[in-house]
Amino acid sequence: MWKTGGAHAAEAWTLLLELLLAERGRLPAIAATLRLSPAQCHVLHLLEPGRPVSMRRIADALACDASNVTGIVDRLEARGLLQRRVVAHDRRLRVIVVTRRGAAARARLLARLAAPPPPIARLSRAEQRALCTLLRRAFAPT
Amino acid sequence: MWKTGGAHAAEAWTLLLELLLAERGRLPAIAATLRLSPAQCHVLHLLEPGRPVSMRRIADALACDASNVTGIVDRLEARGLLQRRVVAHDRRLRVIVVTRRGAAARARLLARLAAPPPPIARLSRAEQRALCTLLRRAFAPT
DNA sequence: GCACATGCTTGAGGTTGTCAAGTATCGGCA
DNA sequence: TGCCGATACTTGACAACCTCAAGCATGTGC
Repeated sequence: MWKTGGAHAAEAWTLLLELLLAERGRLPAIAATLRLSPAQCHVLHLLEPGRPVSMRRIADALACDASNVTGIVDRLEARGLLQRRVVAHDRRLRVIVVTRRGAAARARLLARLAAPPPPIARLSRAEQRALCTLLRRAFAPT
Repeated sequence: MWKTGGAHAAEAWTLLLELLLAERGRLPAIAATLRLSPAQCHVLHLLEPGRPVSMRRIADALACDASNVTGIVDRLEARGLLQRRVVAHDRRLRVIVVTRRGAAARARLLARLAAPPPPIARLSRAEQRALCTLLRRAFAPT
């Protein structure tokens, strides 16, 4: 006990893990309503409209092999949700951009993901605000 | 805005989702050190030693089809980490219990999962304690 | 006893994930 | 200039996960 982050850090993270595992089924379920797979949703989530991203960066974000991204992008491109493009300064790169249809699908996806699960929704308004503040601090660069 | 849980609930959940997606690679990585897959880890996580669980309940917890559980349990059983058993009162059921080896693997798994990711570890001790309190409240039955 | 529901398994088919190998391009260096 | 190693992506082989439909064994209600 009382190691790196202290016992409270470990307990907080463990509770968050429980939340994650309990909500594990939500992403596939939401994905299914959009006829997407979880991985495809993750890629779409990354692709802010108008902000091209290389496949290398996508593979890093998904924490998986680059060869994997090829297939996922293949299927999304076949459905007209995104496009591969080449950039002049480095012809090895394939840069990915969402199409208009892709952006619409992404917006629907984000809207459905935003609905908080019961444990969060159950908190009082003040507690929710406190949780927000804490999480913003956790992500702040310092 | 200001719908079901309030705007703060949605923002808090969105921040948590970011954390989840960012930490998405951790479970596979930890799983790999134990030569397990993420789904196998999830099953092991459920199986408190001495507490048999039916495959039906496992499928519900994983939010997936029952036929899926058959394969996952097959592989874990083949490695001696758990056992199928039948119970007298309902011979349709297959009840799963971890073996001694399975319990040891589970303990290692839980220990590695407990290490909090950077955003949580970065919080001050007081903030971590506050986060803990909030999350405990979120999971409390009311 | 019969119809129906439930728990599990099997098989087909698609997606995700790994690894190894191959192609194209870039950058540095003689 | 020309070569060499690194980098970005693709392809192919294979394992795991996941869903659906079908089938078998067992329980439950009429």
